[in-house]
Amino acid sequence: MKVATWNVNSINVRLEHVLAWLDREQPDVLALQETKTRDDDFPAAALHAHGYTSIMSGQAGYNGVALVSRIAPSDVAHGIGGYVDEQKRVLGATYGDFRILSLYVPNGERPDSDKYLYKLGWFAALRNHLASELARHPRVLIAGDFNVAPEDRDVYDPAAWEGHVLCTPAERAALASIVELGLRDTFRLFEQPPSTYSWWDYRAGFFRRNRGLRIDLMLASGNLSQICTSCRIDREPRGWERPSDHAPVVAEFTTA
DNA sequence: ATGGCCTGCAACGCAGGA
Repeated sequence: MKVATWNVNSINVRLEHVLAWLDREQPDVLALQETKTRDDDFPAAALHAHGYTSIMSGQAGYNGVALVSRIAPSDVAHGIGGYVDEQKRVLGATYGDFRILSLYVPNGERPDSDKYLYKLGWFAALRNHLASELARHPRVLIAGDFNVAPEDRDVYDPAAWEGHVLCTPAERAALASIVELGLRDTFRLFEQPPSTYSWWDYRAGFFRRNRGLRIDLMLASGNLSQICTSCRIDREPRGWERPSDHAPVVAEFTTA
C-alpha cells in the first residue's frame, strides 16, 4: 500500500503536475489539500482518465481536501464529528483495511490573531475526532498539511522562527497531544537526510536555498507504523514550472 | 543586496496563505 499527501495550492492550477506525478508514482491513495475549488469544479474526470477515483470536500476559493485513489473508498466521513466548521479541512475514508484521513490544519496567521485561536480550538476538536477514529478503525493514517513544524530540526532557521506561527510551543503541544493518541510520525521512523523539508516560501529563492519547513506529515497508528517500510519527501515537483509551494510526502506499507 | 510570491474572486486590489 502506497499512500501520499500533497498540498497542491489549487487542484485546477496544479492538475497537470498531479496527473504527471500520479502516472509516475502510482500511489494507491493520494490525499490532497488546498484544492481551492467547489466540488462541481473538481477535475474528477481528468483524474478518472488516469485511473483514479476522487472524493472531495471543497469550497470556493479557500481550503478544500480530497482523496484520490486506485481503490474504491467506503465509509466516507466529512469534517470533524460534532464540530461545526464552514471551512473544509477534513475528509476520511476506508481503503481496504486502511482508514485514511486528508487533513488541512488552519494556518493560524499570527499568535496574536483570531485565526490562531481558531487553530488551537480546531486542534482540540480534531483530537477528539481522531480518538474516535482510532477506537473505530484498527489501522489509521492521518495524512496532511499540519501547519506545525514538530521540532526545530524541521525548520531551516529555528532561531528566526522561534515564537512564529507554525513553531510556537502551543502549536507543538497541540500536535503532540494528537501524536500521544498512539500515532507515529512515519517520516521519523527512518534515517533521513538533514534539512529535509516539505514547504518552501515562493519568495526570495527559498526553495533554491532550501530554506523550508517540514509541516506536511503522515501520522500512523502503532500497528500501521510497524508495517511502514518507507517515508520520503519528493522534492522534485517543487522544482517544476509553476509549482505548488509544498512537496508530496510518500509512505509505503507492507500488506499481508 | 535578507527581499524577491501565488491563488481565487472579483475586479484593475483584496484576503489568505506559511
